[in-house]
Amino acid sequence: MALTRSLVVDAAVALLDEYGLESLSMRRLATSLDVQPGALYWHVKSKQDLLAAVASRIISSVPLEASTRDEPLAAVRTIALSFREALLAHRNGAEIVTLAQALADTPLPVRRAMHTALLEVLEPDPAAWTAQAVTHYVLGATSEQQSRADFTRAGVLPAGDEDEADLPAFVFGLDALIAGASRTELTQLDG
Amino acid sequence: MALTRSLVVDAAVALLDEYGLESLSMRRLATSLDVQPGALYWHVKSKQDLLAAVASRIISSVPLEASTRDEPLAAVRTIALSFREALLAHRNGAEIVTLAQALADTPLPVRRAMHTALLEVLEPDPAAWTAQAVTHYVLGATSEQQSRADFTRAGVLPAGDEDEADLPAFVFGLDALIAGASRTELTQLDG
DNA sequence: CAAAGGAATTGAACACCGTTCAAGGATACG
DNA sequence: CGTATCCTTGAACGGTGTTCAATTCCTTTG
Repeated sequence: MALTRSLVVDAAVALLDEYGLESLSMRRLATSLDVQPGALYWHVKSKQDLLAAVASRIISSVPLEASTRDEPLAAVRTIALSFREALLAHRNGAEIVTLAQALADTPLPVRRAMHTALLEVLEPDPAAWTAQAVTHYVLGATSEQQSRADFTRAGVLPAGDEDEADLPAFVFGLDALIAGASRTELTQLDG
Repeated sequence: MALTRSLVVDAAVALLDEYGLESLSMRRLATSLDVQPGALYWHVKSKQDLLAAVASRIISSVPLEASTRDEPLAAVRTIALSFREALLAHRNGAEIVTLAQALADTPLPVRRAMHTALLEVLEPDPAAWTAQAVTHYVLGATSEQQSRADFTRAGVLPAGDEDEADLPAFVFGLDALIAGASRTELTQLDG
């Protein structure tokens, strides 16, 4: 079967979900595709390139346009929740996206979408800062949840509650951030 | 001169500041100490252990008790700002502390201090969640700033403004988070 | 002072890793 | 058939973290 960049990414995601990021090496990936390691480099420039493609795949399921008709703050909230969901759908998802984002020269689509929405209710600087803050918050909170999940898998931590036990804490921080960033508007709504 | 765990950490921090985290290998560290790689393992259990010690050293300068007499929300703000300052004082500081925190089974002292302060003005759950959210926010925002600094150093990004150009954005997000969390009646966004 | 014994270090190896590249095979086109 | 392009192999290069028997160093004793 003809090897393809898309197939390489597929196999990488599969390996990731089964064995985790720390076991995702180019050699193991090659083995899982019944191919020599060098062959991968025809379809992928480097391991960083591969991880960027994996990250892009992971967040590709976040709907960015659907919330356009919503009220901007609600749209940001919806995007952030979908973002988290997409990260949780794959082992070490948050870590990979954080890594890829750090090495990329362009902001995440998720962040740009939130930025755009926020420009309708905030001045340019606060809009940009809020989008940035929410992005950091989602990645940080989800990273910790997943690294704790890794520990649990390894038996270092006792098997805890189900997957969505962290949702209340996440929603609390998210709403605090959004409400705080737009406190002028919300105060108007209150009074 | 007798090698010591503390000396090993000293040398690691020095190597880190000069060449960055990705160049910090056990072999280079050994070379910088005029010692064979194996010798390090007498003083350090593993590289993870070493990085945890480095992380602990990096955040050791954050004053946690000084703000105890302040108003709790102001204390959290002060701690977060000092936390960021400590991370910025060393190259890849935020990345290292993030890594160490993810692998540790105990929360960061910084987070515990904020939690304690918040218990005076918030219910237990919101207090814990806010401390967690602020910690994630500081680490995420500072990580991005430092990874951008790494790019600039490498010439990938144009040499930008000075070190504190990111302070306004950081303070905005921090204050938004604290203000939003401390006004729980404002946090019910959806409706 | 000498011997003993624990503390610390060496030197070599093991099993990996990402990446490169000449050489060869496969495949499609003229 | 020949040729040119795409793709893969096989092998190597220079690294990495880590382990461990053997050896040295240093201190505490007899």
